[in-house]
Amino acid sequence: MGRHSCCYKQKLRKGLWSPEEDEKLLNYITKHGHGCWSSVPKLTGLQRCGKSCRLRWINYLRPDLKRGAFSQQEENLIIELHAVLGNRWSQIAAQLPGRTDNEIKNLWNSCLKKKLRQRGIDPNTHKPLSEVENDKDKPPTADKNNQKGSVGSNELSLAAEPPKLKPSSLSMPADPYPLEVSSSSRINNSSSSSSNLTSTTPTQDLFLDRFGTCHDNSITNCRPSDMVGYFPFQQLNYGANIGLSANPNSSLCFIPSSSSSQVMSELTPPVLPSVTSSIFSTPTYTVKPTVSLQSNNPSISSGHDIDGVHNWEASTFSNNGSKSNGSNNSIQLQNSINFLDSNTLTWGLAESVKADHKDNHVLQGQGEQEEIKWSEYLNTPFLLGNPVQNQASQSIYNEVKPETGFITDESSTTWHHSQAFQASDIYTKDLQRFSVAFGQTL
DNA sequence: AATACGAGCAACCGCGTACTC
DNA sequence: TGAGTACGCGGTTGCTCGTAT
Repeated sequence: MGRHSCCYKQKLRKGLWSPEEDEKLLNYITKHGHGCWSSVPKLTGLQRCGKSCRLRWINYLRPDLKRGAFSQQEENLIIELHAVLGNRWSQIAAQLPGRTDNEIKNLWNSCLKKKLRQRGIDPNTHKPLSEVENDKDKPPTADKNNQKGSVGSNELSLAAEPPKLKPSSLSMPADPYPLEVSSSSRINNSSSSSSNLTSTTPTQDLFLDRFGTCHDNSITNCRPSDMVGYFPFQQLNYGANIGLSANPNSSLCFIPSSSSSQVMSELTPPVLPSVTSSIFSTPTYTVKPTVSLQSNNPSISSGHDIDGVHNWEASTFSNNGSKSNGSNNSIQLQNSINFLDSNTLTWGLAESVKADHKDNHVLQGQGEQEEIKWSEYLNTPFLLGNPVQNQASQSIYNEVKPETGFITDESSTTWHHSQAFQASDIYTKDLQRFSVAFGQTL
């Protein structure tokens, strides 16, 4: 394990960046992209280490950054995501386009923790403080591996915390499911995508692996936040929306990772920390992926409306900037249900991608798009699916993000009902508990 | 007006891991 | 295969600014 070589270099400036430095860095990256960060200081003439340049760009200079205070919706989302992801700030940030992990981390440490405590909620476990106090009295049974040094308390309990998103490290037996989950070919294979995904014992990881997709090699300068879709966890709503009218729409997410195809996606309502494990332990589902994501940036272009809701399509770019076209270069956002907020979807498109791919607006050929069919999924008892499910979901979603376009057309995901009921039962209990705890919005 | 204190934020540090040779 | 390198992440530090005393 090496240390960033630039850390050892002398005569490097530290501390706050001057406007001149900012300008140099901004100009350079705008023109050339950052390329290798370690060479950026030399090329720009900055007396900074590459690491510092990178940080400055990511946290401050990136043009897609959203400025200003966090909205209530954003705060709620952060809390919800934290309940599921723990202190994985980058993954949380990936769900909030325009926000950086650092920003979110700061917000959490300075504000949100406090707010939660004021409401009697333990910010570490997201359980009522009284419950946490009780737990403290019990002998410790928590997985120590889940605790990361002194800050482990910030991590969720084992049950709450999804395992590290490393397919290779799954404790699962060999994947019995037809869908290829290797990082390089998980989704990009059109043939595999055309077949149903069937799972009998998916872990959360497997859910994540199956439904989210951002491939490491597809975009070179791609931060997680560069290619990500929204992931509204209405089910874990700390506000007034708690209820079993779980929004099936909200359960799928995709959190592409920067380097290892870590993919986050959720296929279900049960994202409540304390129930995720149990719920993910058994359900069977079938998915026919068919989702398109579109936006107004080079890789995610705005698409047509369906039923009055904006449709989105995702594009994929290869390393050299060319648009991925089909089977070999993977599809970034396919297989991801889309609940992208059309207004806030200012993907942190990698600068070079932005610069280099003005011509690339739509991804692969239409025929190669994978599709997720969700209607069956929406109609499962687990999700309280029914003909008005879409309506309900939409309304729930609108409460949170009125401007959001969300579609779940042509779905065909199925859960095995008994398992879904089982999960639903657990889910209901936890929702009751959470409803008490979070009776009002923060 | 001066000082103390706390909150918020930007940046740094150290570690883990992917990548390259 | 192992060492070196680069990147990304999360925790921590320290500075700035606003407010209270």
